[in-house]
Amino acid sequence: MAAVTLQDVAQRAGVSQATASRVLNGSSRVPGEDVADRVRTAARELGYVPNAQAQALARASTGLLGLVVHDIADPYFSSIVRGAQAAARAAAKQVLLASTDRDFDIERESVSTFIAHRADAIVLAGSRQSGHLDRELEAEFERYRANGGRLVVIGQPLAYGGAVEPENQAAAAELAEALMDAGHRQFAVIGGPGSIRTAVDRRNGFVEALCRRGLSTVVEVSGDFTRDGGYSAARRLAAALQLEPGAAAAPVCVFAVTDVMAIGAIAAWRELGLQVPRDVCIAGFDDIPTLRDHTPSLTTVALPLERIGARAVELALHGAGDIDDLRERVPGRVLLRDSTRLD
Amino acid sequence: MAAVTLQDVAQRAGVSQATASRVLNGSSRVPGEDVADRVRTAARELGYVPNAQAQALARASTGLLGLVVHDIADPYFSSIVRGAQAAARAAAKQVLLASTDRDFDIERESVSTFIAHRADAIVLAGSRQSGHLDRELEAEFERYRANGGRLVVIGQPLAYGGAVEPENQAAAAELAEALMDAGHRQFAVIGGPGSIRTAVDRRNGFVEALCRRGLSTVVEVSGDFTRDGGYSAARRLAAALQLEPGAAAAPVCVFAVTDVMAIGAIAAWRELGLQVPRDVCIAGFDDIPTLRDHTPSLTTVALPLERIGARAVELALHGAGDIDDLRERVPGRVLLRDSTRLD
DNA sequence: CTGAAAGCGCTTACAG
DNA sequence: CTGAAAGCGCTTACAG
Repeated sequence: MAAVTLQDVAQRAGVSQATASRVLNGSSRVPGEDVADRVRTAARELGYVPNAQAQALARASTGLLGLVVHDIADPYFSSIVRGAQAAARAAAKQVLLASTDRDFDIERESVSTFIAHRADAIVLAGSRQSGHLDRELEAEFERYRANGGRLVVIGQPLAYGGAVEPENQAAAAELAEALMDAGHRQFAVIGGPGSIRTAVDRRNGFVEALCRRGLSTVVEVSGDFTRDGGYSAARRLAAALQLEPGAAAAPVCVFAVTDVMAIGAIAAWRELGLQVPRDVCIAGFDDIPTLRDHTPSLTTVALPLERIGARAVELALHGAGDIDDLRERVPGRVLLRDSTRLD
Repeated sequence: MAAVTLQDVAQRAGVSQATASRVLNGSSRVPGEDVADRVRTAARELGYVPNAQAQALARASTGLLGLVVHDIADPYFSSIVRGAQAAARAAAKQVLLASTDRDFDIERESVSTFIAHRADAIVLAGSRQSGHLDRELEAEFERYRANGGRLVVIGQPLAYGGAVEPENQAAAAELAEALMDAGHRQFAVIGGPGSIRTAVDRRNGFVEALCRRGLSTVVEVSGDFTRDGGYSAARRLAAALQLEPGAAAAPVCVFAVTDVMAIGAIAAWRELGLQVPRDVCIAGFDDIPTLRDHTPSLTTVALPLERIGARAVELALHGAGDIDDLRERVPGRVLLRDSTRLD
């Protein structure tokens, strides 16, 4: 990668390397217009491209932003990344992306690499067990932070670093309220893995809201945080409730903790001949764009995913201030639609 | 970012910097076990993390892979990125991601930055006008390549660089064949922007296959490469064909060049009271995961998106050989489903 | 096997 | 305003 160097440019322009550096980058010490012109011309003619690695080494900052997500192909995360990417561009930062497949080793490894690359900030999207990182990761972050690195989490806050928190619990509670207001009285839940905080929060918010009005769930099942997880959980649920086509007087209303799981559930029920919302109702969470045209339209909670991603990056980059104090809560918005319609 | 340095480690271990460097990285010159142990211990105790920037400067390579996509929130691209990410990890490379919103200036800017960061390779996903980059981009790539940078495009090949080509045209033709075999005789097309090669190829492949059997499209409309583009195009199509609920003896079969557009089209028709496949049939392209449970199930062409992303990275990283010769074609697979069912 | 030293390509006090 | 020089943190021939 033997490219044109600053030295080459300086030589051709007949100035020192220092001068060339000053005109080519926004230094406060501005050389005379004539000299500057010569340098710019030389740079253009030679096709000079500054070596960001060398700049990073000489300066304090790399202009890199590390972004860790569980699964980039999951629309939840890709929306977050889209927002993060836009905010990074606005701040002239480059995004280093890691998609971990929810593997903790890969996650740790990715973070290490980001630190090795001296990313100016790291954004961690996707919640983990009870807000705790494992020891090694924690130790790395400790040093990272000591060296001026900034950390922002999307989800529940860690012991240090900023956080953008979707109000999963509160929003799930609102959803429950809305459903009860709509006349529902029988509820069930399709939850996610107990190790995923987001899943737990949503489930808890929903169930507690029911409790407050003296109701409780008829049954709860859970599965992976995926379409297939929703599918298999829904089969178990159907068996547990002995759901049958056309049999229900008042359909049970099921809350699946993500839209993607809800879609899997509907698919499972369809195979059993069950219709939504006639035989069973369902609500999801996330308001995934590609699912907005689903039939029946899915009752869900909209989270401003792109804005969440963008805010996380802004907090991470917003130079001044103690980052540990940067906590932002983002509310969800309940969308009542056909999948929970009572005739 | 004043972190622990190699020098610190060397000092603590009582060896030279060179020795420390050799034990901490897989050098061929392996120091004695005792010395090595001392160094490793010192590194661990100090929490040493190598500075990738400095390493990149000293070595020839940065370990960075630049990946450019049109829109990371589009499931088409996020699937590609997932595959690319996995392949990059397998090769111990870090992914630098840019999502350009289909803006050519942003794209050019992103590529420049990747080059500035001395990415070892760049993968460009998402086709552009007639296989030509604009002059500036082209000139940059020229130099990039001259300096040992490797370029791989997903889509139609450029004048240089490797390419992974989804066989859009051939697959669209197969789709047309399959639909004709299924008994369809009346066809229409919802195309994409004329500037997007992928859209054009799919449209052409489909229409030419019809021609070969003496058929032609009743009407063609086009729109943006998005859900809304499909939606509005579908409204125009409905007007042009004077589609009415329950009126059609044999429904027209519409080919939308992407699944996402097809979904928008179905939504538009639904609002007009038109049912799929009773009043109008539709087929898409891409086999987007979140749409697999759509009702009615969508006839489409499956493209192994993750594999495409992974292969692009593999070609880009596969050190030896002239990269310009690396061309790989990836076939699609036709999936006939309910949305084109004839009763 | 180990070390002293040059070099990777920039930036930035420090002088002039 | 401009330049010589040190320094950012590593790697790697070149000697020993």
